[in-house]
Order: sequence, then structure tokens, then C-alpha cells
Amino acid sequence: MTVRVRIAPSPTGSLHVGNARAGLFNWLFARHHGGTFILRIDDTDAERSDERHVAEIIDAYRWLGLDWDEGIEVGGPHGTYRQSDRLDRYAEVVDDLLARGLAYRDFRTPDELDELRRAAQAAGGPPRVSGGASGDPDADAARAAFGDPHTIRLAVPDRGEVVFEDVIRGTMRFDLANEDDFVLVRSSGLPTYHLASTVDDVDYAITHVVRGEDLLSSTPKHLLLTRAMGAAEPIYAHMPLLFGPDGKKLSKRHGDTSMAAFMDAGYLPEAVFNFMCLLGWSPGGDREVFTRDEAVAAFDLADVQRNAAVFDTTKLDWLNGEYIRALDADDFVARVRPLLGDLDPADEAAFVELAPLVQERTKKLPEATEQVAFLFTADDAIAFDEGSWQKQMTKDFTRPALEGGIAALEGVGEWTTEAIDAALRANLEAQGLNPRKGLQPLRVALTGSAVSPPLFESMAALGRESTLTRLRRALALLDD
RNA sequence: GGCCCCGUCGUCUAGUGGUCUAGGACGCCGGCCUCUCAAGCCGGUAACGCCGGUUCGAAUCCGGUCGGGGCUGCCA
Repeated sequence: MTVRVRIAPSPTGSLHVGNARAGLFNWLFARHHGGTFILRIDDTDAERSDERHVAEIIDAYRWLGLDWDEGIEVGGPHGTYRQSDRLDRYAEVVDDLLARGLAYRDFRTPDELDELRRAAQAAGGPPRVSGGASGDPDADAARAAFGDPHTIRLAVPDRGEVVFEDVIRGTMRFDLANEDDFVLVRSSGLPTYHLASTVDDVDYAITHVVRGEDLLSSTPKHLLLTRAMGAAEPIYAHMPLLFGPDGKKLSKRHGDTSMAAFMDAGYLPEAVFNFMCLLGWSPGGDREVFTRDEAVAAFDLADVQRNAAVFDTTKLDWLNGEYIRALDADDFVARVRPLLGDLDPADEAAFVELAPLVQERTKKLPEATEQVAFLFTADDAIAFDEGSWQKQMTKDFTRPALEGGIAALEGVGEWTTEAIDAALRANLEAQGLNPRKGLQPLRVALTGSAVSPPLFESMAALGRESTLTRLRRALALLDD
């Protein structure tokens, strides 16, 4: 049997990390088994769906490195892979169910149903909605034709149970006495999620439904519907949910949890991929950092964790730093360059020269731009960090360090890191200043901050003229 | 309230009856290195929710309990 799995995001917002991870696990499973991964768009909620979000979702999955074999944009044997284009098909399934007496029209109003649930609950039972069939389908059809508002529900037996094997959770049993005659078609005529999703899974011959645990209790509905359609049942696997720091299901109120936010924050897709794999799954043993191929090779649904994972990006920050450091030097330059905007050739060269040193010090891409910003600032526009100034520029060693440094650098022949290094160290020796006191004032003078890329290399990249200008300027500022 | 799921360091996890005085990673703390900051290296902190049972032996199996979560909609 060829594995066929899918992910079905709703374009009601940009892709959420929960859906990204669900897609990732489905993709890993498909690739591990040489199966088919499908991306379909669940846009039955016409009100909230937006074409702009469809594009965002596609971008986010592609960015993560997931590719799909059938689905939106790439096509396949099942049409457009958009539920909004399949309304006729859903209607056809419902008509058939109606004709066979497996579904019925329900003319009860929302208020009546509320009352029903309240009463059932007051009686100590489940707030179950059932038995709404009038027993006269023809009369119902006539009322419907007349325009009477109604929903269409699946007729669920009062007794019995639904049992299935969940790959991740084991044997699941649900007593039908607790199951609603759930709604298939809303009074607006549009299909519900349960209908559209189940029909699609059947039509697209999905073999494994891998989704979040929040859908676990809806599974009996989907199974019942699948059986009513006379179709083969897929295998289910319910993944653990992602929690926010407060232990609740991750959602917008935990801040921006869209994939777009991660793309913008300067995370590398391979780092995010690796990080997300680790949320609810592990290749076993001590493996923490691995490639896509390694993940695909090791992935198994049965190894997926059962308990929810807190989505904490602290570890992602570290992992991202690992991936950034592992980049080829020119690759790093290429990824940071777009963040720098327009640069004249000299600044560009200075950036490229200093980049390898910045690379080691970067956890998220935008940090790199901060570290090299001093290269692109006019000599007389260097803004001094208040704390750094207090700590390094108001001490008794400040003036001699600056004066000695300037004198030493004025004597440097070829302006190279080695020459700068030698000259400054010789000066330290001559002045009897330790490196900390002798060099920090120079760093502040050069960059405005006590924290920067290595000093000698920074000077080399900046150039002789700017370096000396900045040191002299700082010296002059000492008197103010 | 009802139905269902889950419970190993702060976080992500390894662990499928003995090799667990519970391993790794992130974080945090300390040290080394060092021109700052990182990186790197070394060391430290910290967990099997609780109670019963099964067993020669339980983090691993069973029951209960407590705790957390999900669903309970004409959202998905």
C-alpha cells in the first residue's frame, strides 16, 4: 500500500506553527515511506478565507522545505485541491445519504437545540443532539424545497461503539451514546468541516490521517461518515498539541505564532525544520542536530510523543546559531546582504571582510546587521552607548590608551590586521597598559560600544583613515 | 457537568522490567580561554506528580488519586 497523507490548512490567516508542524510530520512520514504528500486548501469558510493567505501558506511550507506531490498549485488527479471547488461533490454525497436514510433534515432552531442540550445536561447525561428525524423524508424535502431553514445531520445510532487503532495513542473506544447526530450541512447550504474533510479524505484515497489531538474526539464522526459512504477507513494518528508557555493550546494570544514571524525574525529554515522535528519526536538517543535526510530516514509515527510540547523558542535560538555558524562564509554573506540595503562598494567590501567574524557571533540574522552597522556610519556620526562610555571613556586610562593607540597606528605601514595587531600590542607593552584597559577605549571610539567584533579586524575593515578619524574624535570628545 | 487524551530536570527529550545512585540538549550558575562580546572547552544545578498493587526487581505493567489539556458549535 502506498502511503498517501495530507495537510489541509484553512486560509483564514497566515500559516500557524501548529499547522506547519502537522505538515512537517505528514511530510516526514510520506517521504520516509516513499509515499505521497498532499496539500489541500480547506476554504469552506468563505467569510474568513482569503486568497492572500493561500499564498502565504504556500510560501511558508516551501520556506520550511516541504514539497508536495499533489495539491494546490502543483495540481494532481483530483482537481484544484480546494474545497470551495467541490461543493457539488459534497452535495452529491449528502443526497445519497439522505436517499438511503442515513442522514436527515433537521428543522429545529438553534434555540430549541440549546434547550435540548441544557435539559440533557441537567439530567446528568451528555449534551447530545440526536433523534431529530421527522420520519417523513418526503415531507422534509418538500419543506426544504419551500425554503424552510434547516441543517442536515448524520443519523448516529444510539447504541454501540466506535473502536479504532490510533498509531500514536493505541486503541480508542467511543460510546455512541455520547455521539451527536452531527451537522453535515449548515443552514446556509455550506458543508461543515466534518463533511468536507471526510469526503476529501475518501476521494483522495488518504491512507493515514495525521493531525492534532484536538481532532481526536471528532474521529468517531469521521469514521461513521466514512462507513456511511461505504468507503475504506484510513489509519489515524493524533499528534500531541503544541502549548504556549501557559500550558494552553498554542494560539494567537500567545503572540505572533505565524510562520511568517519566524521567517522575518531571521531564523534559518533548516534550523526551524530541525527544531520542529524535536517537538514531539526524537530520532532516539542523543541526536539533536540532524539534516532533513536524516530525519526522513529515522522518522516513524509510532515514535511520536503522546504528551503536548511547550513551544519555547529558547532552544531554537541556540540551534539557529549552530546552523548559522555551519554556513559557508559566502552563504552567510548572501543571507545577510539583503538586510543591509544599499551599500557603496567600499562598505560592501568592508562588510564581506568582517563577515566571518560576525557569523560566529550571530544567533539570528538581523543581529549581524547590528554588528556591522559601525562600518556604514559616518565617522562623526558614531553614537556612543551610554553605559559603554561611562565604563571605558571616563577613566584615567582612557586618554593614554587613545593617545598611545593613535600614535601607534599612525606608524603602521601596510594597513593589515597583522600590522595593526603588532603595533597596538607593542604600544600596550610600552605604556604598561593591560589589553583590557588599553584596547576597550579604542573599541568604543571606533564602534560606539564596548561590545563589537574583534578590534584589529574591525579596524582593518574600516580602513586607516576612518579609524584614525574616529579615535581622534573620541579623544577630542573626552574634554567635553 | 459529560466524553476523551496526557503526566521523566524550568524547557525539548532518551528510556519500552534489571546495564537508572535516570542519559543528552537548551537555559541557568561557576571556571578556563580571551582585545570586548560570542564561540569553544571543563564543571555544577535540576526530573520519573502522589498512593497502592503485580514482581526477586518498576520510570517502565495494573488500579486509584491528584494535576494539566482537548472536545462538548450550523469553527476548524
